[in-house]
Amino acid sequence: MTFYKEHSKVWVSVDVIIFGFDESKLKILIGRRQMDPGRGEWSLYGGFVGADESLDTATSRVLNGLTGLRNVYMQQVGAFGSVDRDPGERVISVAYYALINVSDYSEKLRSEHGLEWVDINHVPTLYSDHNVMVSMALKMMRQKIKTEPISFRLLPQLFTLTQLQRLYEAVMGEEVDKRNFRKRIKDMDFIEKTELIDKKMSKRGAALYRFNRKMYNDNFKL
Amino acid sequence: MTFYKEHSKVWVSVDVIIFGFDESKLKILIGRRQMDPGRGEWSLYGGFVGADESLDTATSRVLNGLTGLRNVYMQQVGAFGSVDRDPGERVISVAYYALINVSDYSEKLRSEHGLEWVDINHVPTLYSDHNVMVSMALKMMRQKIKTEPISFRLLPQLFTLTQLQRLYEAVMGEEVDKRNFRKRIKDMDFIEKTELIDKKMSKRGAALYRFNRKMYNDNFKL
DNA sequence: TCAAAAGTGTTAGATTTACACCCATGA
DNA sequence: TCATGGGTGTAAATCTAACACTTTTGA
Repeated sequence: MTFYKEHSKVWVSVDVIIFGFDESKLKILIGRRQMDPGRGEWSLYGGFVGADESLDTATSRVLNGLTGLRNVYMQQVGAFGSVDRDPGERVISVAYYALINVSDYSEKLRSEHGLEWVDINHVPTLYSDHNVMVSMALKMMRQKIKTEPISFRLLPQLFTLTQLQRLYEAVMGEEVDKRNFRKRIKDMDFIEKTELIDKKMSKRGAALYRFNRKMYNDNFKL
Repeated sequence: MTFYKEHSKVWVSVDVIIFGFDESKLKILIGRRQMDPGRGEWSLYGGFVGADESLDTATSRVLNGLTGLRNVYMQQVGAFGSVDRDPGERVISVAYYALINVSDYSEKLRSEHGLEWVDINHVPTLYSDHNVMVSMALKMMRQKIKTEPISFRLLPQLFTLTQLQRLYEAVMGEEVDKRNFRKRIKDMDFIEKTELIDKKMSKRGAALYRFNRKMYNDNFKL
């Protein structure tokens, strides 16, 4: 295939914005860069794309190595290709965001990798163009959450309506009216009330809800 | 930089979905592939990303080579990286869409490159994953046109409200009510009526409008 | 004179927003 | 008993959608 040979190859990496939700706050996982250039700077977690893996596969691999989780929800944010975005070599990077349930993620693994959860509203300066990736990811997630039930990726299987509302508010960055919010949820038949009561957050107790994926797929997915 | 060296490099290309609007139809530019593999198949136009150019620069270069135009409106669609998406070698491609005013594009250049305008609703089977790129591009453009004034990239500087409506309908793939549409346009102060009358389309003549970019940037852009 | 496209308002329905009080319980 | 979070409905305002006739003029 001599045609291809005339052109130059580049390194391609993936960088992942891992979102989690905890105590009413939307957070992302970042760590101190372990390698030069930029050693010690805050950075997204990433990895190079191997010759025999797709971009999605590479991202899954990176996520799995980091969290031990599989089938994590993820969406591509876009490709970042400024010539000098990486101070070392020419590297084109494809950003993804991923949503995980914080309690599925072992604290042990987190600290082994030297990762920290930081509030999306207080992300420090990150390596290279990673701050741009983060803000694009957030923008896309906001868009997505309006039309698809992705909240459930960030919550435990059972959750209260208050938790769901706090999550929505954290993603959108604005408060919403409790009654209007609950009215909207009532119209979504794929969010099911269970008989269970959560007593952790209040003395009275709050009904626990669950996302019925099958109902959603059968009746609501377009 | 030994660190990078452990990993493999890949070819990266850009592929462009060039949208144009003509005779009430939204179209894209495609051509017969001139090279193996896939010689003769319908394909998007693209090019490899050079060592010293960003993804945006590469796309601009490709667009300029094809149309002679500069400062063309373009947006990234995303990165496509299946291992076997290109039957020849491993190539990761970043898709962009671009909007051009058909009358700015010389027929001569078009035919020299062997390109054809095809109706977005009748795109033939394209090389590799190009059909997926096209449908993602359309989806993104639909989203964009709702919140940003990109229609003007597809229209001549002066246009009638009927043209603007036909364009909107072609992009959205559905008809809209004429009176409601015109009501909405009236609220957009950056779409200015001129004193000029177009007589090409009707005996009575239709008022020509113009997009006031400065007004938009100053007062409407967020 | 008539065909063809331009232009123009009103009303009903749907959606969205604002808003305040009682309930249950554990400490 | 009281502080805390859970739970509930209504009315006004805004936005969206439906709808039909008159105007101009070149052929």
